[in-house]
Amino acid sequence: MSTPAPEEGTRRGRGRRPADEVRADVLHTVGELLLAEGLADLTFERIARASGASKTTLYKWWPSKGTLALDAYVHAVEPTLAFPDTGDIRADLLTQLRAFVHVMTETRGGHVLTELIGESQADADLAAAYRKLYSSHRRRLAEERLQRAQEVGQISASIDVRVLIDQLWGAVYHRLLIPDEPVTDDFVVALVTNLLDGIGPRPGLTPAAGTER
Amino acid sequence: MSTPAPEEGTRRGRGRRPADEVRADVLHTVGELLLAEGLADLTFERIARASGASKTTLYKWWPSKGTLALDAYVHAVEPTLAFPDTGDIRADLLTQLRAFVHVMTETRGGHVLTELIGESQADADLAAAYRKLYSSHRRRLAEERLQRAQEVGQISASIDVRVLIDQLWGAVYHRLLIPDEPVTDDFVVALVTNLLDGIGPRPGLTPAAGTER
Amino acid sequence: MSTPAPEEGTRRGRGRRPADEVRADVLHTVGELLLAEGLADLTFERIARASGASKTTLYKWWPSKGTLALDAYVHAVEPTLAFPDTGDIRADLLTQLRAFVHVMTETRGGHVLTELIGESQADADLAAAYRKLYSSHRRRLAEERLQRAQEVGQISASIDVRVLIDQLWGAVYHRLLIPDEPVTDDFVVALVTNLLDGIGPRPGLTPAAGTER
Amino acid sequence: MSTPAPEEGTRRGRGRRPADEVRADVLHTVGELLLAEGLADLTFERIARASGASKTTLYKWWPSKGTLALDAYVHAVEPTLAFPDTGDIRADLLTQLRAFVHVMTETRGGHVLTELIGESQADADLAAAYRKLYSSHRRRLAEERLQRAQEVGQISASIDVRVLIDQLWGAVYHRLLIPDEPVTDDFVVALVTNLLDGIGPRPGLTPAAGTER
DNA sequence: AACTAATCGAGACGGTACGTCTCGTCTTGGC
DNA sequence: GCCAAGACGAGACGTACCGTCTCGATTAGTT
Repeated sequence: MSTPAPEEGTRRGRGRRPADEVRADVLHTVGELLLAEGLADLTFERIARASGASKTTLYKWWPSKGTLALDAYVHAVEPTLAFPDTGDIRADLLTQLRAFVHVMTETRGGHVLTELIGESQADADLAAAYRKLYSSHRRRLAEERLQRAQEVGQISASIDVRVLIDQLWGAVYHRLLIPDEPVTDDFVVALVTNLLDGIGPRPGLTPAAGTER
Repeated sequence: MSTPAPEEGTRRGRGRRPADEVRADVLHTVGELLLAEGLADLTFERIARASGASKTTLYKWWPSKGTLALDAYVHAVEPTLAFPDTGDIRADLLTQLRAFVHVMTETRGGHVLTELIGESQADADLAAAYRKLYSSHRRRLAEERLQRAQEVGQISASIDVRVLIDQLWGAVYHRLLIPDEPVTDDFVVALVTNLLDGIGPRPGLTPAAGTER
Repeated sequence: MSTPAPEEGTRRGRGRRPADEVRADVLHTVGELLLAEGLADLTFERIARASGASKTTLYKWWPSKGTLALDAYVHAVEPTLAFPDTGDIRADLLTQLRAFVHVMTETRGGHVLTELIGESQADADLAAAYRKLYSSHRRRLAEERLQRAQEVGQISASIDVRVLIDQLWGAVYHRLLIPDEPVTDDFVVALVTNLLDGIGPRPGLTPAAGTER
Repeated sequence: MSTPAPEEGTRRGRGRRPADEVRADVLHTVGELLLAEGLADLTFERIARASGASKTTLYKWWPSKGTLALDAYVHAVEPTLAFPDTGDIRADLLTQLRAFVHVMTETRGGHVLTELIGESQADADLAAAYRKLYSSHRRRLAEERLQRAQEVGQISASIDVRVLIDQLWGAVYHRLLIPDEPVTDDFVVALVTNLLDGIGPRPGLTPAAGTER
């Protein structure tokens, strides 16, 4: 009989619980709070109350509410956006950008993500974690796809493909974070067209002109 | 004889002061606090102590610390970036973007601005004020310059020039807000080149070769 | 109509309340908590919850829970023990000591007082307040009565009456604070008798002996 | 060789140690902490860190920090005050009281003792342990000496000598615990004189005079 | 000599209180 | 009337300690 007899009741007591169990509880709770109320109303105090974990434990693992929220977002909320490769870079960029825009504008996770970016402006820990856990990974996926397009000649060899990421996804983030203009499908199409074709007057279409350079 | 002599020091007492004087004191104080410590450590409480205004007065004029900070930023900090028009859109975009990047990366005001954008993700009042006082104005200036370029044929007529703003300045904001990659001069040059020339293989320049390499 | 219409409910809001009203609420609440549960279980947190005052307010006025408890004890609990003067110092001491012992052993205030003395061993603020608000006052009353007895020849002129206070009330406190022996009426009687008559062999009763000096 | 070489340092590891060794370490550590910082800043947490024992072990042997502190005080700090017997009770009381006062006012152990008495007002375990380990023992020593004085006629047979202990040592504790008045040598002398000789007018010495002055 | 059972250290856990800070509301008392 | 000064209720902050517990490592008694 290695099991100690639990004399009276199933009272859990205050002692230690397995760390993984606690972590899972916390991340699940924070995920729900984030989707329900956003990052602004999230506090360590409420997380502790709602998750059953103590503040001590929360502070032990996460340096700020932002890093905790990011952790919960990545583990519980984030839909992993696949990056297609059909061989046609124009079509694949459109597909991926449309999927990204859909998540950011039609799901509650989109607002959480912009709040995390906002919070990271004042929280260096969060900024570092965000880059490590999220953005650099996404950036690398895009970079790899663009490099393959470059290798097969769909993108000029002289181009630094990393800049394209800022001119495509970065442009979308710009309209999400500073919403002077809406994020429409026309906008997404224009992003890709402008870059692939250029915005100068069509060379060959106006043979006599040749304004540039 | 029981009245304490008020002659020592500039101790102001509690009576009413002209509204404009108070406003000016507050905005000046907040401007200094912003540059010295950023938006994160700014509070109504500290502003009241440092400026001599009472919290009552602050709440009467500004709904949140973000809107107050923005007000101070616009009135006291922001260097107004002129938008050049030499007739050459490529050169003018480079000039403007370089000036913008300089302010954002080399002055302390740059960090304040990204903090304001961050704060606005959780403060609807600030988001609205930011668009009204700052971004829509800047956007219109750029839009007008781009439209003039379009009218003289430097930009194809089929282009929605508002999208270009997101692909130029928006791309810079992207690297400022999510600093996976640095904001270099090469980056700025690439932004303009990519858009004006397009990133696809150069059509017509190498008729026999086809795709590069 | 100077009265603002209280639109919905009688919700008090969060604004300022008159200081005296708050103080009275707090002292009343602490008085009840003290008598019900003693000083050990008293915390600022519970006082704030029970009294409706905020912790900020409590810390503004009282440096520690001990000083607050003492304040409440003096204002709300302490029965002022009169000091009789019938002309007979032996009888008056007995009367006063018996009243004192009654309060300390038969009422709940007695335990509060010993807890306050205990707490004051580790709280210099409380120790100072205790002397200022309580013990030095009580001491002076006793001292005055004893001096009058000295002036009418009931106590020898060579005696420092302040020492007597320690040998009477101090002896009682000793049995209250370190309860090896009970505080009985016989004990009280013996305190007075021992001092007034001395404990040496009775001079005059054994004319031939004269052991001492 | 996966076993780490244990030769460097005296790093103990986590295995079981002899109980007596652990107890001695703990009591030694607590004794030092007590003298250095007093009882107020003593916690189980710090004792565990400083002594190398785990909290589990501490809680197994001592129910509260007070009882542990008392244990350490008695075993490590307390100078055993001898009780002299020269045959002259007046001289012996003075000797013992002076030695006692010296320890209480001139050594750091004095403050520890008053803190222990203070703590015992809110800790029944400590109060019981204090009586058992310390005060009742000291009381018995004094009682025995006083009884011998009574047997040889230096103290009247009708006196309950236990009361004298409260009127001598208790009076000193009173001034230590509630320091309205200082504990001077005059005070100590007066304690003994007042009791042995009484404080009333000297009977038989000035038969014609009556009351003084 | 190997095995078992106890007991140790280390320290995470759920709680609770600490003392401080800021929020947004409200009262008081000059001006 | 409007203002400063700042007290107020509310509640989050990050830390410390409480007393309970899990986990391995080590050792003392049994086999």
